[in-house]
Amino acid sequence: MDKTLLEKFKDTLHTNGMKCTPARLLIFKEVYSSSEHFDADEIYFRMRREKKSVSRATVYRTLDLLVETGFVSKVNVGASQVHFENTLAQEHHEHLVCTQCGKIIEFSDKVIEKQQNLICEEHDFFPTKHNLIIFGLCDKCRKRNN
Amino acid sequence: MDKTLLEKFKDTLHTNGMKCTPARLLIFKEVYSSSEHFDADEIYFRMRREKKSVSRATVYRTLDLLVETGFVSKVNVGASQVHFENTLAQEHHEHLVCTQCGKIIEFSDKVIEKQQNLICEEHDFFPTKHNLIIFGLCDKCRKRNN
DNA sequence: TTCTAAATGAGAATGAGTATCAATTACAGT
DNA sequence: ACTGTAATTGATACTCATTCTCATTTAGAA
Repeated sequence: MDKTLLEKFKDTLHTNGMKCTPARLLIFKEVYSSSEHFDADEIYFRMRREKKSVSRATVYRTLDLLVETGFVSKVNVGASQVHFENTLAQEHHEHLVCTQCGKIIEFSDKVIEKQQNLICEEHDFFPTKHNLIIFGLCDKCRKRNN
Repeated sequence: MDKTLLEKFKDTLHTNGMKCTPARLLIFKEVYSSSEHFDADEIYFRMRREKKSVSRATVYRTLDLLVETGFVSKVNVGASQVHFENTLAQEHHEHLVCTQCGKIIEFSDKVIEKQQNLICEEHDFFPTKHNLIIFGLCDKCRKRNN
């Protein structure tokens, strides 16, 4: 994980008058240790396994903090838990979710984005974020089913 | 509420070997008493107030049944509870959700639908349903904030 | 080093939804 | 109409993800 990024996180903590604690740094590193989606408990258990335990409450609290400071964003993939992803070099994207095997395909599309803006204008609506999920069957599952 | 619709529901129960019970009929009528979004507990409490109590469990079970039989559909508006709407004359639509006042604006758009299909083709993905929410501020809230 | 507000951990509490199970009931078959 | 029985119901216990509480610890300013 990038050195500067961690420094940036520390700076953010400082400038927001938040304490730079071991728990926060560990969670931050864990979150940036891969680019996959994750949920709070995944982080919690991964850290226990690696003998870097922090309490579940702290994981939840720190993830909220990371979302507020923009280092992590929430991802809606229709699951019962909240999913997250780090924002490392990630453009905004949408998801195709296979309802059979759970596979998630990311995509982004200019035409849709543009059309959304048009629609918002029509409704005098100022968009701040959006969320598009398409559920269905991936190629493999479709073939498997015939 | 339309007489024929209730009959259609009764038929559906019959043809699926399900019993036509007072609880089911009451819930059905409640669900079709307005065209607004609702969640399970709203129905439960509305029915209590109207002295047409059924148990919470039955409300949940019957809503599932109504979703399965197509009389009701689930609506994702980013809430923590599952939201529903009856399918009376409703075309599929998406939502603009005001994060300040909670106002929900419905819209549908051919361009977006078409583009989604293109994207699915590109990914060899067979779409079954989709869900688009745009969060932001409605005209009133934007003006209120200056 | 000391002080204090912020952060943490452990576990209780919450909220939405599901499961359990004994009691009730719709309705098919007589 | 009456009976038998499987489906349904209601009450309530339970689950799961998340949030809250609060006593204890600690980062970091003074």
